[in-house]
Amino acid sequence: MSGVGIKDVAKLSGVSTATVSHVINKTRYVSDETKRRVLGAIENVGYTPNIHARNLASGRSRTLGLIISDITNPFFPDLVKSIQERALELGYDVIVLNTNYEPARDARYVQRLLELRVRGVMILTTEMDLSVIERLSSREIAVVFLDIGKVGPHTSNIRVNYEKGVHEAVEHLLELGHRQIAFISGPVRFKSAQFRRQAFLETMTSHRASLHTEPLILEGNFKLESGEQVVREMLRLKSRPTAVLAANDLMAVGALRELRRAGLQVPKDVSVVGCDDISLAELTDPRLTTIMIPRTEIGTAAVEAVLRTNSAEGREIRISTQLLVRQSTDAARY
Amino acid sequence: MSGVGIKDVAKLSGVSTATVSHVINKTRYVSDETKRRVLGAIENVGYTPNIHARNLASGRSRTLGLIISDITNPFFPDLVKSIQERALELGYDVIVLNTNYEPARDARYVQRLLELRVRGVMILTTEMDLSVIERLSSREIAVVFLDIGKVGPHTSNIRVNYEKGVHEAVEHLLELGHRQIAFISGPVRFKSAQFRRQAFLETMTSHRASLHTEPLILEGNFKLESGEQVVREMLRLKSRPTAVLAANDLMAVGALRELRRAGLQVPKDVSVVGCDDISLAELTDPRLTTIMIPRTEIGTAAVEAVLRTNSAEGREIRISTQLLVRQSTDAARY
DNA sequence: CATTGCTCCGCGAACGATTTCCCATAGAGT
DNA sequence: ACTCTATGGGAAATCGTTCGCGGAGCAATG
Repeated sequence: MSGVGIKDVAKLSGVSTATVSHVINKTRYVSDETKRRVLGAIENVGYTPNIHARNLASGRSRTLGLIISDITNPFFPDLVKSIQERALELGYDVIVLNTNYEPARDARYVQRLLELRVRGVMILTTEMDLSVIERLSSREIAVVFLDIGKVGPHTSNIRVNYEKGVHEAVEHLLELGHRQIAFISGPVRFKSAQFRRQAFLETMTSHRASLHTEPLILEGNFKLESGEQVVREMLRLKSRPTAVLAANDLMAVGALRELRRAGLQVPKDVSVVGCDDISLAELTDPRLTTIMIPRTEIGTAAVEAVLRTNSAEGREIRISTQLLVRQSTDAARY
Repeated sequence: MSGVGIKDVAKLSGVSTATVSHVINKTRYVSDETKRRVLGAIENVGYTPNIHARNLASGRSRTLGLIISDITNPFFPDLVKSIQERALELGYDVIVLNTNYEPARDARYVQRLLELRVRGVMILTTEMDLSVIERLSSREIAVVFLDIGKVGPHTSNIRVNYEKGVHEAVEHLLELGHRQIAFISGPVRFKSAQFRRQAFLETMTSHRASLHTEPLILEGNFKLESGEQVVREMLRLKSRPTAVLAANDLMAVGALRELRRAGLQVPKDVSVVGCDDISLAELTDPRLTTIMIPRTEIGTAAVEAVLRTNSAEGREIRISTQLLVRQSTDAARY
């Protein structure tokens, strides 16, 4: 198609194709003089290496697969961005695939990635048919998960340490005098929802002494509306919590809205804490106090992990979280 | 690497590799019986075609390039999503590249896409060094732009028809009794900003009769803060506009906040209209009236255009916009 | 002078498909 | 009986690289 290949370069610079290849890839010593000539010829004929031929011949590829559930979910763009950034730095291309929360797509996508002979796959979605993974690791392709937990041959896992952030959040609320804290959980079928809920429960029990009651847990579905709905229920309770900790920012924003709608002021009457630190969290009024999940760091770690996970055993990478105090939390009011 | 190739399939099913290839690609008639055997064998040995070999041999590729400025910009995720969706339906993969507003990256990215022998490239960023495009079209690679306007051999353009939406917005405001409408423009160096501004000016002049004054145009930079800043200036004017039309939603949201901060109520005291219809526009209080740009449609159109733009001359595709009336506009108050 | 060790580079066989010819068989038309 | 056309399928060239082997030239060593 493009017509010009390594052969043309070789001919023009009076060397063999092998030498040209080696100059391009710096894969063995070539005298400066020759190198110059080759580089010149490349420039001259407007040569562009053919990646497909390269991959075919070398058996490797410099492409990574990235499977996420939905780029439209505000959690992902940052993640995708940092992943691409890091991958590009390391000379890799990334193919991004949205499952759109339809597990049925997994199989097709994986097949596709297999055909592309990707070097590794990052699976950053909460639900994934584990049998599909089989196909990858049986072909010795590195896999990195986020919060799924499975670690084994060719598969690593990034484990977000929610405990720290949640702990900080609860402490923060306790210091502000809150004694009744409600937790809005995500659907328990998600690992990440479980982790967050668990972290909350543990922190609460460790503070049992200073608390009035059993921890209150309400279940949402990670969407904004469910935050509203859950808060509506909560407000019907006889003894209302004075603080709400939501498992993600979207639900926290929903809580914010519903509280305002009910005539309550945040943070004067009720304090609200979110989780994720999506950009929306800074745009609310009041600005949302939230547990930040370092997405950029996760992205970088994911790329590095997938490239490091060769034939060896996978490993578990831990990423910490941190409370970001903004304006939606204040002293409890009695 | 993966070990099993077309040869194994051929052997197992007792036919030649040619036939296997033809079965897979449906590229010539094969008897049902043979087809069955081949398909069975493929299943049996767990064969996965090697895309690189395929591309090398056929000279084509089923990959598209997508260059955007920043996936983190709320305008893009929907676009990327619909592009990937459509591309996948048509059997293409997409490589997404963020320029991060650094034009310096363009050259590297284009080189990369060239090496990948992509079938076409969609450039959905506002700034792009046109010389870089040269390299693509000189290699006969289809290019599709968004709002850049250049159409030529191998390059098409998607032109968003801002006029319609802007027209509707202005009419809407006029009907509500507004006679002083301010426009918050984007930086004029962006084509898309120019188009929007132009559309505003034209609509306003066509209504000159019913208006008190010359149209007021303020310049922002498309970011939220600039919306706030510009409104702050605006409020110092002796004769304050009663309505604001912003060139994008982010600035409109900024306007919303600044107005509230100044003690003005939207829409009672001032009406605000945005442009884009990003998801944030539905989360504001009041929900933002805005000019919707059909991003999903643009994505689909982009993919189809880039695939249709072969050796022929490119074409211009027009996409319309539409006013979405929500809660941030109301009758003018005197 | 033979041997060894560098440095520098060419030859040609893969890599795993696609694709262009070409061949065989069978039924139909004359 | 003979040529034609359709139908079904094979052999081998080809795509543009990578890479293992091997080899030539030359200086240093013993």
